[in-house]
Amino acid sequence: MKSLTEILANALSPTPSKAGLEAMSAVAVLSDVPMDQSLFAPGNKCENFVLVVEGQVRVQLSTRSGREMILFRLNAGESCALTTSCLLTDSPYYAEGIAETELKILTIPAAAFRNLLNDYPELSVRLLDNYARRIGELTGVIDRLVSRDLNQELKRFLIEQSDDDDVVHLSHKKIADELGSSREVISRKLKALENAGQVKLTRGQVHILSII
Amino acid sequence: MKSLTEILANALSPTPSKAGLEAMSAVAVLSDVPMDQSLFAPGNKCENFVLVVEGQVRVQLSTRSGREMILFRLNAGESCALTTSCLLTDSPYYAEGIAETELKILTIPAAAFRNLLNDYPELSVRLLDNYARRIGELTGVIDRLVSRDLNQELKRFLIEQSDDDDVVHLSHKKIADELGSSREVISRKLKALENAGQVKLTRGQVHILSII
DNA sequence: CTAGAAGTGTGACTAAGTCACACTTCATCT
DNA sequence: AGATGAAGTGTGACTTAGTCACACTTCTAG
Repeated sequence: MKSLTEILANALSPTPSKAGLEAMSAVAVLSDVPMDQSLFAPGNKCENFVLVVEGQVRVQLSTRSGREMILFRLNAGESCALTTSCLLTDSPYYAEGIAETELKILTIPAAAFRNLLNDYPELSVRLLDNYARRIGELTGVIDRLVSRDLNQELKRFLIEQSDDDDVVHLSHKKIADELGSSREVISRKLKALENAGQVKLTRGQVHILSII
Repeated sequence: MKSLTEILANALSPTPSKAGLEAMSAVAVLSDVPMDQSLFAPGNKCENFVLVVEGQVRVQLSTRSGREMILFRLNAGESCALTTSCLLTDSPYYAEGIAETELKILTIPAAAFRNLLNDYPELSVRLLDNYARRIGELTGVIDRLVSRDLNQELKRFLIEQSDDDDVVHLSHKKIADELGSSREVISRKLKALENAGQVKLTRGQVHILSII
């Protein structure tokens, strides 16, 4: 079993100073999270800095009507930009974070984290890099939303998600969530593709038949 | 006239180390930008870190059909998160930055900026704070886009923008841009409000008559 | 006083989201 | 095997927003 310091050194490259690393691991707590558990929800106060050590987290918004909009995903070694944002601006979460797999996460209490950043500014370089990527992703989401061609997006998504046998193993609802659309709309579009002979639909599966 | 170091110290609080400040001002260039000039456009490579010293910058996306979506605005003392993002991930701009007023800006060549961050990590703390805010703003934009109630947004916007005489001095097109909608849609909604007796429309102005 | 630019009005159409409800498939419990 | 509830799917009817096309109006500069 790796020590906290080792895990941190691994996750935070370029590696910060030894002193910073040790100060960090002194206040960090490693814990397990079961799949599908919510890590944070809109309105929650942000109590901890979170770093994903193992697994994947999905960060999403939802509308009253049950539509979901996925903002981005966090993978091993990544911290949640939203968490850091809420921490630093002291505002509540406005999105939801859900464990897509079992997780190992590392948490640092908000106050301790603020002190760390103060005392060891080099820690922020790594966060900055992470932010840079998220900003790009969020802008991409906005771009897709404002000039939406759902047919194109759907086709691209199906191809991207299809396995070696050209089958996509996702329910219409899941597909709708990934594209930020609604189940009915996706059902209709898929049905139209089926009628055009381009896909074959079975429960929980979309079989791609021809170039779509 | 203030020196570069003073301007920087002023813009970057909490102030970084003296050494960092001096290294920064050694490579920084101060320049003027006329109103309405584009600072960067989609596809451009990011050549410089940019800090707004005076004035305001509007950062927006546009669709083929001429619709605009404003992402956020930069004010004096703020650096452009998009610029830093593009710089750090070495990707082209995907949005446009436009001077909404005359500007004084401070630029640092990309390579020099990367070196600075490396050598003086404490500089990144201030950027981090800026990022944190942008992330919040971008998420807000997405939130508004996915659960859009344009009537509500329009009314809120009109009230917010009205002067002491309850008049909004903006063309329908400008209003549409602020709300990420299209001119025709806004024209129609305004006309509906006028028919309901809630506003009075004249060229370039919306006069709010009653509680809307 | 006139041409062009900027602003506005409106009909016709399309894409997407919402609401309501029926039907089908699957897992599992007894 | 049969019952039952949950998850997944199909579809009509409707609403909102965006797009396209084009006419009309107001303003401004020469």
